[in-house]
Amino acid sequence: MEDAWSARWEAGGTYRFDTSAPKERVFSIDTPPPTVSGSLHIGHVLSYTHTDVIARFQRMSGAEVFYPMGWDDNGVPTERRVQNYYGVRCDPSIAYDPDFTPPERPGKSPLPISRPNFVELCHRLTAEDEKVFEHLWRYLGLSVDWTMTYATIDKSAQRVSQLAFLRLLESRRAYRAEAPTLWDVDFATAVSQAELEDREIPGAYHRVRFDVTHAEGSLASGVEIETTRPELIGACVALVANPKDDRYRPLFGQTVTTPLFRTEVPVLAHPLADKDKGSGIAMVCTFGDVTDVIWWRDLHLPTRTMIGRDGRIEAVRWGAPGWECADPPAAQATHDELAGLAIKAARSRMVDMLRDHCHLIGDPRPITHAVKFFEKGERPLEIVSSRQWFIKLLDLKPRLAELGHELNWHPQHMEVRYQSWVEGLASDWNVSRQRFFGVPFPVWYPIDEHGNVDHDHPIVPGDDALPIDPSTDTPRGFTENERGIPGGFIGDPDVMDTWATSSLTPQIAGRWLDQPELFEKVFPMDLRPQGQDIIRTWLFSTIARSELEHHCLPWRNAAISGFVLDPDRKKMSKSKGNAVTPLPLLEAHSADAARYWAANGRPGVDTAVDEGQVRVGRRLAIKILNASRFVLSRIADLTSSSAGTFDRGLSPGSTEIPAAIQVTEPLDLSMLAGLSSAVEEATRALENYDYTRALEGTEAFFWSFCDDYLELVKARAYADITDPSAVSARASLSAALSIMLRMFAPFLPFVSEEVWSWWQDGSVHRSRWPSPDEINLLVQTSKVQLGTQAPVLAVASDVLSRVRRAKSEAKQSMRAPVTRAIVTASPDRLESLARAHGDLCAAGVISNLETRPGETFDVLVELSEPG
RNA sequence: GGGCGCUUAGCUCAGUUGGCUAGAGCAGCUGGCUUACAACCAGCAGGUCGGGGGUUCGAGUCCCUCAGCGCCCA
Repeated sequence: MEDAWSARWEAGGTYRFDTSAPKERVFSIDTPPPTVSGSLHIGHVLSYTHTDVIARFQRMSGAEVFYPMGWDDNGVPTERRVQNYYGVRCDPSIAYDPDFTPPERPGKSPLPISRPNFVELCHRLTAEDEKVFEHLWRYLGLSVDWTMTYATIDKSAQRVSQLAFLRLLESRRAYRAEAPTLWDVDFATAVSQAELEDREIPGAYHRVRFDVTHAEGSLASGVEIETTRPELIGACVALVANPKDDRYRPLFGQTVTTPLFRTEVPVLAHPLADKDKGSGIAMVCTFGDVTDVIWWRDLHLPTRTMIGRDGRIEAVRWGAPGWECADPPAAQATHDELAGLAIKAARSRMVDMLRDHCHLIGDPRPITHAVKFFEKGERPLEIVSSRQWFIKLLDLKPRLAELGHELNWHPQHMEVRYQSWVEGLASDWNVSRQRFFGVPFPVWYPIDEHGNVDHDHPIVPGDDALPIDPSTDTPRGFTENERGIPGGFIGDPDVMDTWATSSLTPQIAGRWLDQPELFEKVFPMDLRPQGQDIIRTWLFSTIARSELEHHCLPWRNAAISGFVLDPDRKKMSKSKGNAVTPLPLLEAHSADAARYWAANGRPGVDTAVDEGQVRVGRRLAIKILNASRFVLSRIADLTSSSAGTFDRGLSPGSTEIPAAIQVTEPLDLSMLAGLSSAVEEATRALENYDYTRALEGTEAFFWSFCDDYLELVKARAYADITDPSAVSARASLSAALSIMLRMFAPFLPFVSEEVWSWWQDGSVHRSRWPSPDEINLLVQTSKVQLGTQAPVLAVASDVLSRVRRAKSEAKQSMRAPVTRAIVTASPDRLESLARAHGDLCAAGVISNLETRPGETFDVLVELSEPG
């Protein structure tokens, strides 16, 4: 069923966005582009189904839905996958080989290849991965317009990213600066604040004594600090203590001398120094952690960096400017012991040397402390000084907070995550990455006649030349053979952070540059659906970019989905090996069944994979097929044209119900009254993005429709069409089926379309979402207030249920005749019951139904003797 | 350390501004081939609403407090 209907929807353009629709009717969705090189997992089914339900509801409600699909393929995950898959490694110094073919299988050591060859492999592999994702999306029945697909690395996305960047450069929002940079030594790239995570790891406090340079009077001759990073003593530029700390107050303004290196550094006061941490006085190094950066900046300290980008201690010349000390040869000798060593080795060598020179007090004291990691990394981040591109954001914090407040969050409480992130912003956004598969910065730098690169006067291309790759394209006024030589130019080697590109998905998907008239229609978008884990990255950066470029929110609503948990309610992840692959589950139980499970996961709530729920969904779908088959067999003698009038969305002209089709029976009116409330409730819920409530209400109504109404109406449904009560039954069944199919359509698109196709023209997914008006129109000829009939079905069902219980307890068939039933109930209820007398007797096979007014509801059932 | 969310039947969860005897599905148990459906139907049973305190005529719901779980931020 999935493949057949997917093909028909595609052929029929069912979900095609109509670009001629007026802006007021457009509902636009900023779809999360999945990382195609990541694994498919069941979480995708969960969150993408949620969005699709909303999209389908909006489409049926008359909106023209802009629902594109994107692929996020640039960045580290793809590079890693290509490296492992083909067994290659990118080496930018190698020249392009046009005849390159990757090895059949990865060799023992990675094969170095040129950057263009590497990028080609990235494209080749992501193209394969995209197919797998697209197949799943189509199988799942996402109502995406597949003509509106984009990839975050495609030419159009590059053009958007590069132009947006150039505009920021022009307005001085983007700047390039030599600054302390969070650095992952394994990935060999800068990392932004948003990509950090804290991890508790073991470390040790080393108590180290510094000498006071000019000890006099009552001042102690030495001061002891505690540090977890003794290997950085050479990079120490100051000691800091809290200004309120009386122990160290006398030292403020004095200088101390670092052990072994004998460098004179000041003792300063800063409120961030914690009296209770270690000895209460800390060593400031350039740079050991992010607090060092703050101290360095606030206290205007000099820079003495000694960790290289490879994570090893760099060689330095002690005694040279910036490296002054009391005894340069001795300092040099100490440093030479460390130079070239990796952090851990350097640390233990340093500890030995400190101990040898009696600067280490006691043994290192093991502790566990929080250390910053790149979220994808395996070793603690280092902070190196390097030249990077930044986007200035810190001055926008109040405005960004305000925008977050203007956004409608679903659920609302997710906003605090955004706000606390904005409040905590401590640095501008570092957007450059020293990687290969990403959008290049569209700038070159001139090289002066001495061969020095002039970073302060970048050369930029014209807007119409974009996208460009500065490593292969030549700036205007230069020729390619001037690349890299004095008097020539050099391209910026970096690529943009993946979030720097994906923060522009509204502009990319909406074709900001290629189709400005389309963009005008879809932007700002209506909905951003996304995971809670990327609020501080994707959601935040998209708002920031929209503010910088358009000075408004990029969307009106953000729907934040929860995590998917494994059946034991543990968070699902590849590394734990508990990830569930979606396709087999879908194939086993049907896409509708999987969607049913997904739609039962409420907005923002973590949801466990529950095969039982999937099976319930399958049962519901089958029930819909069966009940529809029954209804259609009963209404066959209504003319097909009359039946069609129940869907006014398909034939907008038919605002009148043919006189021949009249709903007159109280039971039918009562069922329609219930249906009317169900429609109202589902509509309200879906308008508020509460798809789960809408599904629950629809499902509950449908189930009681099957259990009670269908049984009660059966006799009249089989009666001859010449009887008005039989017409009433058929008209009601027909209307109810039409409406319920449309209510299920956003959730179970395949089964509802299948049934729809048996008796209606066109797609149910382009039909009109039902409204109470539709039901009012149907019953208006009966001249009865629907509300007054509401209790009839409820009372009849209650009595029928008691009759069934009696039969069940007597272990008799439901067809067993009831010789006499006596109902005790309030006069009101008895009055309602009287109006369903015939239906109830027929359904319960009751030959004699008596009623008695009374306080408490009761039904006395007399069965004939079995046998 | 600060914040957000959760805690209701064996399991998964509803329960709206406080208001009928706290609901549903699944699992369980007992029956039934009934002219849409045995891939089904009917019925039954199952709860001290995490603990404690308070407000109220009335608290699963509001307030305080404690505990456990999950997440976010530092």
